[in-house]
Amino acid sequence: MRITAQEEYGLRCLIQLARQPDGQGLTLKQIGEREGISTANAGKVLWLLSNAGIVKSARGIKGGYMLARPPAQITVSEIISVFENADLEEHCKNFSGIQEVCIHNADCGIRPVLQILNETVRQVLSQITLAQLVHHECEVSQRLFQLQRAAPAAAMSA
Amino acid sequence: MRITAQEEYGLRCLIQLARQPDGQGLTLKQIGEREGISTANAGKVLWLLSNAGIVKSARGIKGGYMLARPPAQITVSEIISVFENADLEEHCKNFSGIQEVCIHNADCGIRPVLQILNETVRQVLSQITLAQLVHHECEVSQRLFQLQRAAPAAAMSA
DNA sequence: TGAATACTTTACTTTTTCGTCAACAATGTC
DNA sequence: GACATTGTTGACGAAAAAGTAAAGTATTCA
Repeated sequence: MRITAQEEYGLRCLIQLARQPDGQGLTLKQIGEREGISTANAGKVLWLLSNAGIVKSARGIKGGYMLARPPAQITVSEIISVFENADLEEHCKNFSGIQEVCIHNADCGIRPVLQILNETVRQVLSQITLAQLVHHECEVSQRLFQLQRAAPAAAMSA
Repeated sequence: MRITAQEEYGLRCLIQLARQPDGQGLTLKQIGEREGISTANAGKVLWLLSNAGIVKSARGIKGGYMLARPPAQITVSEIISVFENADLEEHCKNFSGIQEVCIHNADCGIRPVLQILNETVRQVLSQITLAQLVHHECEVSQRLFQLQRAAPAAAMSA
């Protein structure tokens, strides 16, 4: 169970944008510098986020990237899902081993586990917005703990 | 956010072992056949599980693998952790971009998110044992849903 | 209108992960 | 004790992910 590089960098770039004063954006170069990644790589990540409608871009000399919505309206769940292949069928196509299709295609004891896992993760991350992540670590930590305690993840109730 | 190949295959191989009658094991060849993966690959996975003390192995002509404990005493959480690098510091070492160390090493808004995520996932998966996964998919699904509803993941209470 | 800036898009290179192979070591059987 | 069987281990090759490069397109400003 791991976070991919794109997910990590995507989240970080968005936090940078969320820290900007209202109406001000950042260029790829600036984002790259602030996150310690190359401009090219930042470009790739932001392009995906742009396609997903999470950021909007402007070309030209006054161009750059801005959040498409206020940070409080962008959830971490939404961000992560931009980069992932959340489809369960897709999962079963991989992991087919040396067979053409997964040997458990018809009846799989693991699929329910993955379902619960996906639901749980989605549920937890959908409660966390970008706005909550722009502060210092200790503060973010405190707030998230509170959030988590107030609304425990009853993932499967949906 | 993804499950790695080793985690998937590890889980599947263990379910096969859990389905065996008490006291009977399976050889690598048998496990590979039943899971549609190569013997070599099964060998690698089972070796890791053996190191972790989840299965025990026997060489020679009567050899093979067996669960080291009853299936009801082996949690999915424990299995997954065999294959993953659950350390948060390790996470920060990767994702350092073009820098030597991550630019947010001292103060990172993402770390709390990962903490909560890890805790939650661990908590959910620690409630699921191998014994619950040996049945048919629909049955497994039903039981896990019940479990989840009965004990929602109040992950951060620990 | 032309030059500078900055995003866009595709192709390529590098790195990491995954899977395989082959030689080795241990166990049981005849 | 020789042989067949089975797990162990490390090295290698293939596949996927990550990151880079470069050519292209849109925008602004002089």
